Amino acid sequence: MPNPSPPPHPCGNCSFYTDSIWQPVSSGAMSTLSRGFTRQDLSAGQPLYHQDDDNRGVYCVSKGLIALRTHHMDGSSTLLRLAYPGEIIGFRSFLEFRPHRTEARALLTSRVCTVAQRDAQQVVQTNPSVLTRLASRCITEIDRNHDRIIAAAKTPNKLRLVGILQRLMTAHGTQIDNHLRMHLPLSRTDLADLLGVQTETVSRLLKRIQQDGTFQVSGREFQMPLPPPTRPAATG
Amino acid sequence: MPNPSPPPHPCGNCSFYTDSIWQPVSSGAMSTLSRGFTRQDLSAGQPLYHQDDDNRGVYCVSKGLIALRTHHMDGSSTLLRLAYPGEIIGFRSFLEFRPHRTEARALLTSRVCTVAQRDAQQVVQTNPSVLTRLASRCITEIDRNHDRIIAAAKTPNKLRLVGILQRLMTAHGTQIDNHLRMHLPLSRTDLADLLGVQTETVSRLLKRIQQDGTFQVSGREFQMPLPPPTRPAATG
DNA sequence: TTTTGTAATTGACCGGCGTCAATTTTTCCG
DNA sequence: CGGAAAAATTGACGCCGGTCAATTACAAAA
Repeated sequence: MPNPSPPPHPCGNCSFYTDSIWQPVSSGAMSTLSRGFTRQDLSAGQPLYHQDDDNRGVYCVSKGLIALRTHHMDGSSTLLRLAYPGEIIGFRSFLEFRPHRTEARALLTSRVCTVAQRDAQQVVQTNPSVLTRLASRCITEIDRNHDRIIAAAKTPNKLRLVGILQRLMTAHGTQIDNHLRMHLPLSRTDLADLLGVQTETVSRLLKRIQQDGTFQVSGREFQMPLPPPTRPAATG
Repeated sequence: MPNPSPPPHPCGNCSFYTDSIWQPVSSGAMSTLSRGFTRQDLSAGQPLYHQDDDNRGVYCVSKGLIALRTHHMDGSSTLLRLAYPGEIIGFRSFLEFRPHRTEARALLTSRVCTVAQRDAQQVVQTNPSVLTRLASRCITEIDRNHDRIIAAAKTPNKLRLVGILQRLMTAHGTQIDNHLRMHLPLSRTDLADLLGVQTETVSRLLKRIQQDGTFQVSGREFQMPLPPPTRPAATG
């Protein structure tokens, strides 16, 4: 029989109900989820977990922006992923029963929903469809990494930077007149760790981008002309 | 009940029985697998499937070397993965019911084992442990891509090239005296598509690598000193 | 063998980026 | 406010790699 509207849930506006790996699920698993479910609010800069931490569950970004970063032995680091609202993080260590290979840290005031490891494992083992959807997220991640590898080989750094900024603007910018304005949540170092270049290069790239008229840049304040109302496509 | 030794199987020496995503599996699924199972031998240069082809199953590299490559609109291409014996390919399009995003082509005389799509789907849907192992392969792929992204950002091209060659030598080289010798199955263009550089750069990198004494290079014939089998007394 | 097309190498030139250093701007506390 | 620390920018310089062009090596076909 058709489902009535789902009951209210502590996750608030996260994708737990709408675009979730957990839904639909058996009623027994549903109660397990409700039991193991928590949510937390992070202020900008606050870590969700650290590199080499043991997995504690599966996380879903509900609001804000989470950066996944690996630290290298030489002290440098690489920003491997920006997780936007609706995205799942921590699934690698969850599925493999291994420590996190990255640290997760909020770049904006963020909300994260968690299903504790024990409960998540139970649900996954009793509801194969959840595993299917988790695998689907893995493949999305593979595709994104492939895109990034291709872009690193084929796309000039200036264009790659523009792409990153445009995505951030679209997700977290505020519309003013026919412009998008944003306080960039990433430092120049973050951008450098994302592009695989040095901070000085980021400065020069931003200068050139601004001279091209693509953006107005002032410190961490960014503004870009809003393209004519484009319909956001469902597929990424 | 303890398993007796597994029955013989057309896959020959591939990892179907030893390190396989399919094993262990219910006896009903076992017969499904045997039915949908095929193997094929590819000569160097022969394609296994093409970009945008519909998925026809899950493949396992049994012998040889398979290159996964995406072709770009400008006519260039990127070599996204080298699949060595024991590795699974085609799982992305299989799990997502989508066309292949890469072409798969043998670089050496190779043997590939296939489980046809319909049968593989049936087994996956009735044996969640298979899905778990497929997800594990996905995560391995994610980790490798992360390593590649990090290497592209942090490791000089010369060292990246050395790493690629060493892996190829170890897997497909033949030992002569205390050296490893190999006929490189990749063209300079292939190496360039793997590193994200131009063929001329590959030539210059190889020259420098040879001058360093790391390799002897002559056309596609490579030779490298075999690292001494870990022995405590090193210095004379 | 010779021919012919492809692959590979080499050289010249130049732009982009890493590096080091100096300066300016921003941030954060007192 | 003011002052220190951190972040960001700018300049100078050299190397690496892209690009174009020319040459050489190789491999398949006649």
